[in-house]
Amino acid sequence: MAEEGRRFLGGIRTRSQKLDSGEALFRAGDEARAIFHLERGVLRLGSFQRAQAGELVAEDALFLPAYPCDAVALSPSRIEIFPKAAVLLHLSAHPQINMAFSAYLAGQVRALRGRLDLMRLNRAPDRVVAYLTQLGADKDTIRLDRPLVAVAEEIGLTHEALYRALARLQRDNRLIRPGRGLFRLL
Amino acid sequence: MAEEGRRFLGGIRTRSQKLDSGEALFRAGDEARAIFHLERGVLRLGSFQRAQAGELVAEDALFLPAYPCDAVALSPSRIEIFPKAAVLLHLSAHPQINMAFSAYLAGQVRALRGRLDLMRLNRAPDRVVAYLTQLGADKDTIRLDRPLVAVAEEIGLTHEALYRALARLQRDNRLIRPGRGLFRLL
DNA sequence: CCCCGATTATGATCGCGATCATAATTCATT
DNA sequence: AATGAATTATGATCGCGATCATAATCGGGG
Repeated sequence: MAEEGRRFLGGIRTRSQKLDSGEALFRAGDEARAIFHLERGVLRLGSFQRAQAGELVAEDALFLPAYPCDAVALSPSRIEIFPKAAVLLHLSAHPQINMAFSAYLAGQVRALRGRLDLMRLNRAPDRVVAYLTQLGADKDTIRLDRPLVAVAEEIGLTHEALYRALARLQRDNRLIRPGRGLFRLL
Repeated sequence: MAEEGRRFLGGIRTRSQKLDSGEALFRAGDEARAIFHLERGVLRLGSFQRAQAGELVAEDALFLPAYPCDAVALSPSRIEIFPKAAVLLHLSAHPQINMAFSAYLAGQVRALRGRLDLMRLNRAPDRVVAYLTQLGADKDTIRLDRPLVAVAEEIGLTHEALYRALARLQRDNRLIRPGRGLFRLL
């Protein structure tokens, strides 16, 4: 969902780092000196939050003195390190980039609110329809690049429940699957 | 969750408007000319998103030409109107306010991610503990000002399920309720 | 081409949250 | 103080998603 965050940080000198599974990127209370772009892998933030590959990690630490929670790799991961001071300097020196950063964050807020409301739907078919609607918007046919197991994880269902929901939606003539990874709502 | 958004918009001339239940604030595709602060009531955004009193509404429309979805009042509501041009001018004229706006949005993202991960917990007691942990952080005793029915709604449970989860947590000696609206995790 | 893991299923059972019913307590309003 | 609404419960039943088991198909690497 947050794959685009990195482009606002274009001109900044970075270095990369690898994390083994279980290794900590930072701990709660550590002085916040950098934000991160998760290139590969999965992190656990705090006790149950998770960050996926492609996401910007700890962007709120830009505005905090210390990291508010632990960040631990759940799988072998690679991160790009953006020193906080450089990022803040970069943003304040370039108002239009700061504005773009705000725009990025506003988009994140919007997407997350949508995802949150999705999770309030208890019945699996409803949730699937809402998810496809969010993705598809106006388009009639929706293409999913990710495997369905990943989608299931994303919307808080087991993959079994997702398969069954898709099967049921097709039985009820509410969904057509024209091909692999293709979905059309009716 | 978003009660603080308004303070970044201090110096801007606004007007207020009342909405009857069912009345539209804007429709998808309408030119985005303003963002809003929901003072009272509840709005429905799109097909299932909801905005609560105190939230900033359509802040992402600052960076979009048109509103991406409908906004309809679900109950009699009052909104404060912030003209988009004035807000953008205000932000670009005051870099430190733009930075504060980014900080606000980053905090929103963080809170929403936390809430989202909360919703992945299927068992009600787990979700309740996670919710209290999020609120309480370090404090030992957590005070909830809202009624429990509102909390239940917030975390995607029925109030019955919430009451039962609280009762069970107390039975299992994982929670103490020292008084009305007070909770202490063990 | 073959093999093996990942993906895509489907079936059976179980647990738990949703739902409906009922009631005690608290709170607001007159 | 009285009264009605909202809040805080608790019980019974039901439906559906989670879990565990099993299998077909796809896809990539040797």
